[in-house]
Amino acid sequence: MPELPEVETIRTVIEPQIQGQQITKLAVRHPQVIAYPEMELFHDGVVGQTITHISRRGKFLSIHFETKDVLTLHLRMTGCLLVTSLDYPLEKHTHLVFSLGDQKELRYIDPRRFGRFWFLRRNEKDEITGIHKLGIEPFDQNVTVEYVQERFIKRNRSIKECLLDQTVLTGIGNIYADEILFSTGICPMKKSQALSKEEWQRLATEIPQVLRYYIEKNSITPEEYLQGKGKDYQNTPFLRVYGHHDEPCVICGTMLKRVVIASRGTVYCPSCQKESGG
DNA sequence: CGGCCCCTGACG
DNA sequence: CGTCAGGGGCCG
Repeated sequence: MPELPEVETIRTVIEPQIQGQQITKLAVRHPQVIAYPEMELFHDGVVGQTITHISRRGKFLSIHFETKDVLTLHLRMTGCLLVTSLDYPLEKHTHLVFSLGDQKELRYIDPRRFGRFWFLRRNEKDEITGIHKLGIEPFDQNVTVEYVQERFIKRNRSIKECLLDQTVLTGIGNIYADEILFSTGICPMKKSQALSKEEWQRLATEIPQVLRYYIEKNSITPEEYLQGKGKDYQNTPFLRVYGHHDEPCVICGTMLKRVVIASRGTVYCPSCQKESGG
């Protein structure tokens, strides 16, 4: 489920709770979430490691160890991380349990089991997680009108599809693609080559701003996070189009419309986001 | 590119 | 019961 803002929240909440902790034990309850068949390599690689920090790249998280070895993960649709006490009831679909030195556990829960974990040694070149294929972060200084225009324009591709391309900008998923397009007043079906210079400029400006706004709206305490079992996102009430089809547009009151683009549900305002506009 | 796959749960 | 879901990889 999570896109960049939610993954950033998870990083912010989890990091201080596991920083400096040693992984004393690992229970693999469902090996499918480990991205390769050599279970022993994963298990033995992780156990005994001491955590220094967590970093985020797009929708990936990396748990770094003192040895400089790294545990990288992607939550995909339904993955979530929880730090719990030992006696906290085991959630259904808990696949990995990392025992930490301070009588706590880091748990990975994922009903659909689409999420994946990789363990990489410090000198191992990462060519397996997919991080090497990612484009730049939306907050990168290089997100300029020139960059987005040059890299996003693909013949016969709608701008909505372009925004979902992780090899150009990383971290935008279906929700925030719709929110960004609403903020810029661009119709999601509009072909990338038909966008005006002004529209590209609005995209370059709005992409980091919209994502930052939803990261802020998502701030949560560790207690609240655990209460929501890592699944409640505080920023959902602030979404303006996603999930609001057949409701009036907050700007103009026109009924928001739902269409399917590249087999992804897409919500937009037919009045604020006209295909002919620019 | 589209289409299919990986899965479970929520909802109509 | 069928359909859909905020993800991405792979295959032809």
